[in-house]
Amino acid sequence: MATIKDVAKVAGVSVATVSRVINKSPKASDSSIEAVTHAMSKLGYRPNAAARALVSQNTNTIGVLVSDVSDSFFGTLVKAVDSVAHEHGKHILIGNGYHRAEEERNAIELLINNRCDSLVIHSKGLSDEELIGFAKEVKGMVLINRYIPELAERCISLDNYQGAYLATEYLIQHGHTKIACIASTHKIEDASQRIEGYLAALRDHDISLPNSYIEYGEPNGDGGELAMANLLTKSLDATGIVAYNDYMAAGALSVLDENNIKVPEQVSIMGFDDGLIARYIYPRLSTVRYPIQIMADKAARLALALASSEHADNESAIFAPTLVHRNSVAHTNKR
Amino acid sequence: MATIKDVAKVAGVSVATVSRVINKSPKASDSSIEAVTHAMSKLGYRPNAAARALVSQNTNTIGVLVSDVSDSFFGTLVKAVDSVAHEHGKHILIGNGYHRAEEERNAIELLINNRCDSLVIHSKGLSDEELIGFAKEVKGMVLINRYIPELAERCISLDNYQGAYLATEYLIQHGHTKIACIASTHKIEDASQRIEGYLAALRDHDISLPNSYIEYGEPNGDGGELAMANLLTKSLDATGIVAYNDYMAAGALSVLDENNIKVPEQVSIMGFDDGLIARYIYPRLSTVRYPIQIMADKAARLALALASSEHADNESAIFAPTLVHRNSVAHTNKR
DNA sequence: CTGTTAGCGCATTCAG
DNA sequence: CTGAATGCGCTAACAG
Repeated sequence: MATIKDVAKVAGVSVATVSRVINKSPKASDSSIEAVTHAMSKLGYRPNAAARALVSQNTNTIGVLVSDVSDSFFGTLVKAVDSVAHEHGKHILIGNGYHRAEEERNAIELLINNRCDSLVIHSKGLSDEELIGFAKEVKGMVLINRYIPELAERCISLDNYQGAYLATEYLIQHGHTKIACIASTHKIEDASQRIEGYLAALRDHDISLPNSYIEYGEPNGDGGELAMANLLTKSLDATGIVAYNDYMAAGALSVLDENNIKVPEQVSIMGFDDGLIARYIYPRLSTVRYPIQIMADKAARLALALASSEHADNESAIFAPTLVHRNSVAHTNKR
Repeated sequence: MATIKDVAKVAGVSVATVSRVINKSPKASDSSIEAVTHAMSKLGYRPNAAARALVSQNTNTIGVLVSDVSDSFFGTLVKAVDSVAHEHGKHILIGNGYHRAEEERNAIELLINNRCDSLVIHSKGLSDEELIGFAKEVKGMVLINRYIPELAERCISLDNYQGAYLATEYLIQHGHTKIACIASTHKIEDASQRIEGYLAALRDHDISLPNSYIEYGEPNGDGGELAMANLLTKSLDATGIVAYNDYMAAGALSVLDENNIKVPEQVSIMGFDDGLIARYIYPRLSTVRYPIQIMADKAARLALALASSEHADNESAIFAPTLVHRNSVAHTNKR
């Protein structure tokens, strides 16, 4: 592969001049610009990104860590960061953590080794301490979808508690009192916070329900099916269900369907995330909107600002979820 | 940020020794290993990836170009490539083309500038010529979801014609004769090939239909809605529909629902791709499976083999789509 | 087993 | 406006 030297030779100038025209330096004569341009295309010259990064101490790269790019939630996140990067003439480097601490650590280290200017990190596997360590190392690192008090101004998170509270209250407002909760078995704050929100809404409306109204499963379709089946087995007579996320709601829906239980006529159900599938499920799923795109955009800008040591005052770090009304919730006639 | 020199100084050894322990060279004494390891962690040393790449002329990176990571189809593709990369101790660099030629070109150039060993390219915007040019430049480049005769052994593609043929024939086998086609307006081979497949199946079964049975739209939910509405307007009395992809099918479904037309009782519909939403749509969508994961896996391995100049005989470059039976197709009672 | 040294490809002084 | 020279951080001979 041709190097800058080859180009210089062919163009009959020095490497310095070639470098100048590559970087559009104003001090380059038209004649040399032409000679160099011609030589470059003749040789099929490609500036070596590694060499440039090495000498300029700057990669123009934003690093992003997600759990799994193939999940559309993260796809949306990545795209939002990419947009911001693009806007700033930068590009992104993506790391996948696959929900495993070890992988997350490796991915973050990869991003750091590649000298990303800024980092947008979605980590659920690493401890607060470890993350704080990384944050100390990289000024431009921000956490998304996680809140660590010590890193408060570098966290962009969602009020999960509030989201579950809203969903539950929405059901209550539709006359439901026997409201089950399909929760996630994952040991992350989101899971517990959403349960807290559910319980708080119940409490605030003087509804008291036994623990058996909470059923756990993996946060995906299968987990939702299993949880719903278990709920049915207990014959709790629940008329409303608050699911951990849309996938679990979808799973629950299919079990309900198999059992000839009509939604929303007999049972109402709320999802969480307002992901892609929410609008395709039948009935169209009423859910809680997780504004991941806006959050990712904000995170990327914050990371950039932090990296360039601007004073980035991050005010609204904790985003508020909102209700999305569709067709899976109706007034109950039972009492 | 600490460099290898700093580590050497602190550990009281030479940079060569530090390099040896970093790269786990066998010729390094236990004592120096310990000293260096200690110094590294004390300084929080991070090997500079750019410097390594520069000197070793190797980035251990597979470049991937997709249209849009946030689309789960591409998410699946990327994940498959990432798995292969991981398996080989490599990682991936992702470029987004967003369906625009200019962006695709920039992204590929970025990947080349970053000296990716291998490239898995999904391009619909660039001309054959341009792609051939890039291929000449990069030995380890393979195209996915596209077939260019001159690059035959470096293309991993799907037989779109066959897919549409199967879908159409499937409907015919269910007694349908008035079969409409919801096609894509995008000017890519997939679009025309699928129409060809549809027409061929009709022809082979002695069914002749006017052109008005083909309606075009953007290949997404909205496009599907529009196309379906147009089809209805023409009162063609079609009992079967072959859609360009699952999203268009979903859009069509919602229009059908709005018009109180039951699927599959009154109208049967086939999707294409078997993407995430296919199993969530109501009724669950019968569709054509696009084995993108397997194809991407194959593409990544081929790219790797090509890059290391192994003789990679790529036999089954053109993959065959298969039918996925779900609930959106039924026998027709109309004749 | 270890240290010295020469580049990898490029941007950037500093003289001219 | 241009060229020669220096070094970014690291690996890989090479000589000890």
